[in-house]
Amino acid sequence: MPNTGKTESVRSRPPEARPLDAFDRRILGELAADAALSYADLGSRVGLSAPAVHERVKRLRTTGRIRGTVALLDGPSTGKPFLAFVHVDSTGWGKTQELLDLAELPEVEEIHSVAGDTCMLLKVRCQSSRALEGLLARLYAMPSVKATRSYVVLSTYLERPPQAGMTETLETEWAAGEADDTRP
Amino acid sequence: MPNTGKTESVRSRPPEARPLDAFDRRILGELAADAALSYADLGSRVGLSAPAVHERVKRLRTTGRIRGTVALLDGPSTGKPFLAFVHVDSTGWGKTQELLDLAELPEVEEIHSVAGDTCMLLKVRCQSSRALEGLLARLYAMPSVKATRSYVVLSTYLERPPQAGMTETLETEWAAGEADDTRP
DNA sequence: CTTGAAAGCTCTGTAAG
DNA sequence: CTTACAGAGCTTTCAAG
Repeated sequence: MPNTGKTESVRSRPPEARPLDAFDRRILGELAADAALSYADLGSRVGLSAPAVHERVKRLRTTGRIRGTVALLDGPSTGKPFLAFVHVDSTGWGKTQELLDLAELPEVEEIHSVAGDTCMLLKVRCQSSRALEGLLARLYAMPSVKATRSYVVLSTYLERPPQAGMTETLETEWAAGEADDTRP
Repeated sequence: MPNTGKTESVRSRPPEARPLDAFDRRILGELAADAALSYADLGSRVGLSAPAVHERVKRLRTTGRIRGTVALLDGPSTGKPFLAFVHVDSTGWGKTQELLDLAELPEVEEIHSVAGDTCMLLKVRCQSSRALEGLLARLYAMPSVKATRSYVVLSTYLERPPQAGMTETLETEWAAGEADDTRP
């Protein structure tokens, strides 16, 4: 996790999006799994030298492919054992700004607009059901909010950041099983 | 993001869960926002010396509070622009093992069991709608799966890892506004 | 892209207050 | 907890092939 050296003046917006090759994808995959890797180790894993891999990682950062490196916190043990997904139905379509203001709350981790029988989808991690109640109160205070449906998480079996990789499991699987797909 | 020094043989399971104080919380908050911080910088931010903060971070790692440090990848630009939440209704309650096997797929990022009008909630990020089709096909191949509802994400306005911090915004807010809560 | 080498910063541990 | 010192390691950069 720690930093080293002195070149750390990156963190910009994507200047141009050049296509990434196989090396870049492998680098992204390794770094997405563990960012606390030395460039020497990373290079040996992807089959490149340390200077080369360093150059690529620097470019991946400046081009925005890598948005940052963060520490993964264990939710339950850090005082926020209460996880919930909240579906929000709202009237009108322009009053979403109010919802976006919820991003200020540290308890709100995700805000998406979705297609389906609801408009917005929120992911909230907080300390207690009382905090969720507070969020709902804030939601219903918005005139455009018509209804909400909350899905309180009972158990989390898997939760991980986006997996980078060349493994297109689902697409290939589906294509392969298309011929002999027999549903019981 | 690179590593340094030599002490990197951590990554165990929580031996004991000691309560974390204000310093620990501030450290977790900083590291959750940016894990590529030097211990010197981190110490100055939380008001501790470098050796002290290093000792605390090491303890937070071994106790499982910090599960790891990963690179945040920009989903859309890394070839997986298709994000969806899938609700799964299943009959019976013991056949969830089949669903847990989905964790093998890199496209599946989250698996929760929830309370509400559905049993399981999946978060899936893949390359195309075809890949989502593949997942649904695999779901419906399970005898216990009764129905699914998919919520395809149109726009993501916020998506970030768990925020550690002392800011209990929602609870305090709700408690404060309880007296003069007037809904329009 | 590679190897090799020099320089710099950080980490890591030890010691003492 | 703090400051201070010293050893080790990795990064970072430059050179040349």
